[in-house]
Amino acid sequence: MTHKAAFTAVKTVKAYERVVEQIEGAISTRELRPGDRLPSERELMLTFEVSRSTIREALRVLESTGLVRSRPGDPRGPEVLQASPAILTKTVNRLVRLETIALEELVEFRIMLEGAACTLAAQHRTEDQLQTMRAAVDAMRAEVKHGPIAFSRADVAFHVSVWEASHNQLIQICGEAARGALIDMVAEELDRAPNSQAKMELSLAHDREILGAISAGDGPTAGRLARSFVIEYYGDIMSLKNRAALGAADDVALS
Amino acid sequence: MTHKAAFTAVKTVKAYERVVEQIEGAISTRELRPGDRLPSERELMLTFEVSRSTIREALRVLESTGLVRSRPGDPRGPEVLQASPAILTKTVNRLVRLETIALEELVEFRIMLEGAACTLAAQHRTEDQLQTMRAAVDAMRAEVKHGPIAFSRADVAFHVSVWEASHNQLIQICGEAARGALIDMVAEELDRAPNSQAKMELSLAHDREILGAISAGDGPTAGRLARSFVIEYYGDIMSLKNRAALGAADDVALS
DNA sequence: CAGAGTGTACTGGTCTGACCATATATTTCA
DNA sequence: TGAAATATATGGTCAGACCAGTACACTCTG
Repeated sequence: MTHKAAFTAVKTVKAYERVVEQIEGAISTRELRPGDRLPSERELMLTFEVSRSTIREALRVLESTGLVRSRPGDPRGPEVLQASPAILTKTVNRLVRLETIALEELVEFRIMLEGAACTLAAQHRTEDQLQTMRAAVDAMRAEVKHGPIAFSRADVAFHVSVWEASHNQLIQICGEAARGALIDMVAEELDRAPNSQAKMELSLAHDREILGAISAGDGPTAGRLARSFVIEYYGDIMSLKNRAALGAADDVALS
Repeated sequence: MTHKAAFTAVKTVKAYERVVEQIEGAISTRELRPGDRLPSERELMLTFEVSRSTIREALRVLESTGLVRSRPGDPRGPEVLQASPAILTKTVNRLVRLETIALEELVEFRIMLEGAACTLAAQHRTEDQLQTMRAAVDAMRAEVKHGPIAFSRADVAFHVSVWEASHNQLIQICGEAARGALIDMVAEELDRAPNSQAKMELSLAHDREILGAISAGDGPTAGRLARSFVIEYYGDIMSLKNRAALGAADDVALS
């Protein structure tokens, strides 16, 4: 070797990727803001000096990441969108469903998220959100007489209001994904042993307890209650071994 | 109106979207598994009866979501990929950068995941995994003298081994995503105040403590230690207000 | 002058067909 | 048997074309 220049690995960068990078960069530096319009595809191919196919492929990946939206016929060009966690939801959902995940892992994940959400909700909830949660619990009580399906819908609404009150979108998104996947996995078990009157009353009482702790601003208690209730709820349909492990974890192990 | 047929909203579905749906569906039903090869673009245009541009646009969005990868010249066709947290990291990253998700949310998320991972690792670790973790800590000690970059690489390796020992893929994936996004966000702050010798020694001591608790099977302690160390680590670069809130949460609130 | 209807120019979606560099598989050769 | 040359199909890119639809300006009408 006659020189010591610091060579670096070379990777072929595809044309459409460089287009994506530039537009994505302009968006992340606020050069392009939500509501702004991109030039039309035919203009873009002139400024980037590539063919329209390349421009289109770039726009497709930008669109799939939720950064822009193209509508046919709109003379104003593709629109720059407001960033939204919706795309994250989709990704997390796919991940949860795609990965081969044991039921117990999913339950652990859910326990952890539910606990954290309740803890944070106790710390961060606003008065308005407290009202919403109270209303959700009242709705649950009203739905007890309308059967398990209506009741569990109201139950979900309560949990969603708690997640919102946690002011943590990541926990909210992952929590919803975990809940959805979990319900899919245990749907048959739930069908076989649907929520009885007694079970509904129990859930209601539990949620009331949680609400009390959140209302009092007692995060640790809210979290502990939430975890133990989730464990109790899914305990029936998990193997005895897992029941034991998670049960022991109830008050301390997952703290 | 002469009939009451239940009409439903009609949306034009673009051709490439239907291609995406079908391939995505095949992947999510395990009909296509990681490592499998898709037919070549020219074959796909025959089976879907669309043009190659349409196929390519579909492949671009599948590629941008991390489901497949196309390599030029490979006669075996596009490869179906294993789901990875990388895409999650990127998405979270962008959302934080665009201020759709607050940095403190990300830190809270990380705290929760790290704590849960350590707690579960203490319960579920095998002897082999314990060995791996011990080796990782030893490697950290050895890397102290090789500077911050080498050290933090070893630090990451230790955390990865803990995540693996938790036997929970969801926590592992989300943990990696959160860590990756967080590091990207605070990279500049870290550059400004790189890990000093003292800081490295401190991290090493912390990880040793955690390893001790995991080794002893003491989940609660492992979790509590992990949470407080993460808080300590990121406390400097967070606002005072958040520091206070999370600091108070240290031993109890996030439990 | 205001509002309803009409045109029209340009947009995005799709298609066809072509060229290139490259990764793999096959064949050839030593 | 092993290495080198070749063949082949692949993905990346390009050019040019057509169509259905939207937004906007322009009518025409009252």
